[in-house]
Amino acid sequence: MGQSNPPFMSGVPELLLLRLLEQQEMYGYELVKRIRLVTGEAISLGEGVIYPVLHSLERNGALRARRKKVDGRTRVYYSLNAKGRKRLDRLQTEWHRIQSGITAAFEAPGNA
Amino acid sequence: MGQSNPPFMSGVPELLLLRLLEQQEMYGYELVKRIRLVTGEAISLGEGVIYPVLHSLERNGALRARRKKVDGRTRVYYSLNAKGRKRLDRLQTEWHRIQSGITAAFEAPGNA
DNA sequence: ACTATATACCTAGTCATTCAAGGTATTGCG
DNA sequence: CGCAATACCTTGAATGACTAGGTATATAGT
Repeated sequence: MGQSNPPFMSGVPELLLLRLLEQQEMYGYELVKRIRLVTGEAISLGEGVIYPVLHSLERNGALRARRKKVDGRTRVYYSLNAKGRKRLDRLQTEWHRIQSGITAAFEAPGNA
Repeated sequence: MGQSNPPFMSGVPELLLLRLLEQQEMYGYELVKRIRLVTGEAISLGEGVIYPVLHSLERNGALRARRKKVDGRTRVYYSLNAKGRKRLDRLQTEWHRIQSGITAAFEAPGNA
């Protein structure tokens, strides 16, 4: 039967990831903690969310992965490439649309 | 095993419904079209989303349902009661938390 | 009279996203 | 040595949202 479009509010984890990686390259475990920090605990995405998204973005060619060894620990650093930057743009626009849509709903008077 | 918390971004359809019903009583089919209208097409929830949410909110005691006959057509009008108003408050607060969390992430400088 | 469109309700089945909960391995601390 | 933190990962279940149907009445066109 019909396949589903992605749920209308999904892609926020992706948005957050891409946004942070746009600023500087980071590794997965770092992103998990950084998201909690940056959002003031409002959003807390576990490793079970972050890693799969990271992998799918890499497979998709939006991210570049680089293994680095630091203090005997292996980290996988991710950074945006052109495709990722485009994807970030698209998701950001979409987010604004949704956000202002909801805001509008909350400011709607008796309506027309 | 562990039961899951609801996904962190869910409850937006509910939020929209409750908000609109707070302003005036409406029926399902109306809500479908009203949401599209009010959000400027940004959000479009089908009947397959609206009706189940409406039913679950009613079962939960957040909404009151009233059958009315208009022009030979039967409509089910829903309105908020005390429990629904409380639920609206909670969802609204939660939404603001998430929204400003994401905004914060986008204004985060090089970070701390 | 027939047909199509709009209104108005509803549900079943499928899919994607998210979640909790594990598993592996290394480092550093008490 | 044991425990917590770091750092990677995956599996399986729960949940929500989507498509796609189905029923029935009214209205407008042909």
